[in-house]
Amino acid sequence: MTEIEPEESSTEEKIFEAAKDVFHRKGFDGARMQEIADKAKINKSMLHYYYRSKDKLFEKVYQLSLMRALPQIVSLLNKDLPLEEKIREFVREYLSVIKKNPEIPSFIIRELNTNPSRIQEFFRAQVAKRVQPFIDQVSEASEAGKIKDDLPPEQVIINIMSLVIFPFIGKPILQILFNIDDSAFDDFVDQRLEYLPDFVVEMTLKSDSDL
Amino acid sequence: MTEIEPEESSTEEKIFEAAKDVFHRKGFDGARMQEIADKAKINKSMLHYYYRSKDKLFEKVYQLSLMRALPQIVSLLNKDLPLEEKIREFVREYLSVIKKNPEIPSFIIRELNTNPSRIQEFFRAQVAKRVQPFIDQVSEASEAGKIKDDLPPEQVIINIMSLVIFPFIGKPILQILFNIDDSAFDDFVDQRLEYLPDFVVEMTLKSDSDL
DNA sequence: ATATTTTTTAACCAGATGGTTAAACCGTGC
DNA sequence: GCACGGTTTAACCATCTGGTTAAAAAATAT
Repeated sequence: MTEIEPEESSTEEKIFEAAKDVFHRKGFDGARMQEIADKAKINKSMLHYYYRSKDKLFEKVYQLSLMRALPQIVSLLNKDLPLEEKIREFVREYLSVIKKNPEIPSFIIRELNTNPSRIQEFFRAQVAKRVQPFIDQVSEASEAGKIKDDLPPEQVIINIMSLVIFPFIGKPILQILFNIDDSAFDDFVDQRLEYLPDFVVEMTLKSDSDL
Repeated sequence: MTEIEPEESSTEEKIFEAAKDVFHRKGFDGARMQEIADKAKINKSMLHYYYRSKDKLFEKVYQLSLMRALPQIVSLLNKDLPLEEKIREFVREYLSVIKKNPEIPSFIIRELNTNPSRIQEFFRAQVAKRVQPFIDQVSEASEAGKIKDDLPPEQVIINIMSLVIFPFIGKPILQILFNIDDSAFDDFVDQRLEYLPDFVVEMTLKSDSDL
């Protein structure tokens, strides 16, 4: 077997990149194998040669989308940091990572809502257990009375996720309501990167004056 | 013309209800005309008899989904109320309305992300202009220095929308992370209904001590 | 009762879609 | 040169999909 893949992307890679793009934009149901083939400039048969079926190809894309986005973020949640720092870092990290792949949140959530069975299990196995330490830490803080309004962990965590994730999902709404183009949206995200980490901490944890 | 429709729903209504259900769950691309027909227990030809095409049927469903959900909420945004009250009422109203139709946010956002062209225009025409007064009011408050951290209006409004809308979109994630079933999710929403209105106001506007 | 209009059914259709196959192509080692 | 492995192509296939049609059945009017 002769290996050594040089710079130029192989057919397999071209397919994968095209598939990623199409699946991200159209979702599983809306994606067409022919469109992926066209975009990769290869014969449709190659799709099945390298990835046996649409499902299999989708699975690869989905896994990598999750894996490319989440490890950095999630590894952070397992570190031994005080909650306040962890929240701040999480917000910062999430925004930074997703800024480079802004389609990922819509993609993941669309599929999770539209066709849960195909991906639920993978999500459960790969994400859920890694987030658990963070949930535990919030639970402790909650029991110790350190959370604003004494909210339970689910509420705290959903609030954080909402502020961090939603803007990417709601981008089209944002663009309609405020007449902003893609580059203005980037500025919008940069702005969030500046204020949101502290903002979320302040919103979540009791301040000194509350004690 | 003899009218008086009794309890039993007409074919047209049965189709519409079935279509609503299927489109909400699967999205436009994932929905099948045959599935809608089966669910409505009528012949597939009836779909085309009453609504000429899949697109037309979808449009009706989409319009009604938006219209059923939004008028109450949006009319509130045009009232002559102090910003603080308006935010409080908006949060309350949104949660109450969507609680009864929890699939609507995912549905609207999925289509807005997946196939913008089909609905963007309608959304722009029906929603954007009605929200404008609220945006203006926030802008004024922002200029008057009444907004926490002196955030610009886009940031303020997206933050509010995030906290209100995201939990419904992220329901599957929530269910995986916290192992909760549908009824526990309802409790979760009820809990939000209790604390979120005040919470959002406090997060958005400067408190007396900040002045 | 009969004519007319509306609603429903079943059979059908053209095009799209995911997938298969068999042959051609190409690089490498002999 | 030739054989051999992996790679690529074009033609093809079965099924699904949205949509049509013509005739039957029901309802309505005369």
